[in-house]
Amino acid sequence: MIIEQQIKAAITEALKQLFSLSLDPNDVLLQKTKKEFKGDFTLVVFSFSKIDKQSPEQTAQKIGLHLTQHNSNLIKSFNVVKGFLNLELHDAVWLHFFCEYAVQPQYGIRPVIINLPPILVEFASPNTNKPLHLGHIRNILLGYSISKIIEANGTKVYKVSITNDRGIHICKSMLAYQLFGHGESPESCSVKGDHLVGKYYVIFDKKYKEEIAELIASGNTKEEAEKNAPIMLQVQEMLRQWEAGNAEVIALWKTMNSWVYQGFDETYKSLGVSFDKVYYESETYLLGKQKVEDGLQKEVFYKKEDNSVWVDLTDQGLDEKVLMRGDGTSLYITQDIGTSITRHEEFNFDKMIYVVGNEQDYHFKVLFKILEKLKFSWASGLYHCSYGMVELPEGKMKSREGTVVDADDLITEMIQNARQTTEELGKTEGLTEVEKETLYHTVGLGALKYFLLKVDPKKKMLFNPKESIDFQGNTGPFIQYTHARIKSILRKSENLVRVQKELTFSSKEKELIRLIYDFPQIISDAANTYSPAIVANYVYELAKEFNQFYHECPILKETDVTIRNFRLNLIQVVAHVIQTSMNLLGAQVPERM
RNA sequence: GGUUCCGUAGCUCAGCUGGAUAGAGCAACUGCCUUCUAAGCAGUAGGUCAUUGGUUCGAAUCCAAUCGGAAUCACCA
Repeated sequence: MIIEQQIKAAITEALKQLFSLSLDPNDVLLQKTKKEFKGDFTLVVFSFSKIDKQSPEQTAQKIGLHLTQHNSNLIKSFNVVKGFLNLELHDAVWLHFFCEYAVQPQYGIRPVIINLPPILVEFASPNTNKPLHLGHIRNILLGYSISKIIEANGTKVYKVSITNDRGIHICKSMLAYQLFGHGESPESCSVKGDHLVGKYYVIFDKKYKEEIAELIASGNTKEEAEKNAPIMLQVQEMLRQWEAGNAEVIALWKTMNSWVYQGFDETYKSLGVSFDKVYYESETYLLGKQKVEDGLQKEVFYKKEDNSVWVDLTDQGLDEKVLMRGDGTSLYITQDIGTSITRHEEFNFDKMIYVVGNEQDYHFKVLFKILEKLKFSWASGLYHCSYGMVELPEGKMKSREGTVVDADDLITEMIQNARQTTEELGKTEGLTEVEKETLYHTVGLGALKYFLLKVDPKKKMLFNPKESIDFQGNTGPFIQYTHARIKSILRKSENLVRVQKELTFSSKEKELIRLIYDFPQIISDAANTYSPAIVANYVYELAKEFNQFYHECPILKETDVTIRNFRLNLIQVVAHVIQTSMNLLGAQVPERM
């Protein structure tokens, strides 16, 4: 940023003097010079050559000459290829940047401005009737990483989640447990709580299907069978009992939910994520209903003959949407209205970002329009961060059909793979048992997190369970390994001395500094586009560049003390940027591996 | 059917606010460990950027149409 601003200012001045063109320096389009060409930054001059009424080459020559003459302390030389003016800076310019900015302990991270309203990021948002799967992992890692990135960009973030802990789907597990559970518990059968509850959700579905088949066999139509299956009638009755506050049902609900929460907490812990506040649908849905009633009073909404409440969004290019059933019970969207209002009251946020899959694009469009219609000024600060589904080779994951990749299983497998690879490579020497376990966890989870975060969130992604996630190439462990390599060198080196002397760079050193220079911009781009993938691709690039440098340039063996000292300083900054980037992805980096 | 999103190497993905010869990784093949960690580095091979047209000095990138795929349009969540 710093360097580009200087160049842009110089270019603006040159354009003014040469062509009497007054331009805001921020409007100057300056790009990094591609590797194949000589130079640091490139100005594309086609648009100026039109004003100049000369060929692009001639115009570029003219600007280049002017720039070098008037900014000899900044620009060393220039060259022209077609309409591209490549500017080469003095090494001293880069060295100055390095010594003044890059070596700072908080390089790239903007301090959080405390007085500004915060941003809320909602993610995870599970149902309490089944364990988490790979889709949730993508959601959770995205949400967590986006939170970190936004905060690194200078705004306070609160991570929040909504737990969908009520409704007919929750009752299904409860009923099946009541009927077939024989009082077993996570402790009695040594099963993680969320998996135990999930088991009964599956049992319900199986039983339900059996009953439907029986009813159809005895002459009912499919619709009749689905409606009148005894277990379905029972579960509907249970939901009514729940809403009526039946003590026995509530007690069972609380017990089973607490099992699930324990299970979720374990999974969150393995993933290394946490929340500032968790909301429960059972606590917010009533407020939602109340707000719908309010909207009805204000005639923002209307009632149909059957008493159901609707909103008309046809003027917005959307449809009519039902907000409350005829019997006064609430729907998914009712709860979301209530939750958003509660959150604004509590946090007075400036923006709230919902990290939710793209299958709910329509839902959020509708939700935001409704809140606008209710005249909440903060509604304009709501944003749906819509991400693509994780698909398996055979298509979408479906809980009921058992085609899901279980979160806990996958985490365990990743750690196991990390263990196996580490042992095969013989890298466990000198580590205590605890250090080994920590390393396997760091590497396994690093691979998983990087794998899921390196792709553009908006795009759907493919996961093939038969192919394990790589530890080589463009992967988390590759980046972690690069970090460990640097740390190993630094451990063996003498104490670092601040770089003072002037020196000239090798091309690899220069390339590393240029990449380090990009870091703050990367964070700000990632924050503005809600895309951890930008950080992931950047840190891969940096690690790759370091490894090339490592093979070309000796560090500890460099005999020139000035150069050795500079290289040590350089790789320390590289290690720090790698660590900071990986932390923004929610991943750790080991000291050795 | 309406709306939205997607289509880049055998596979998984970058690049997309228009810029130079379209990049990585995996898989395949070839080299490099008595030298700072080979989870690495160097190299070979692999492309009609879905198709057609338009805008432009310049299009993978913008626009239109077509083909192919996905999501959604529930008194489910």
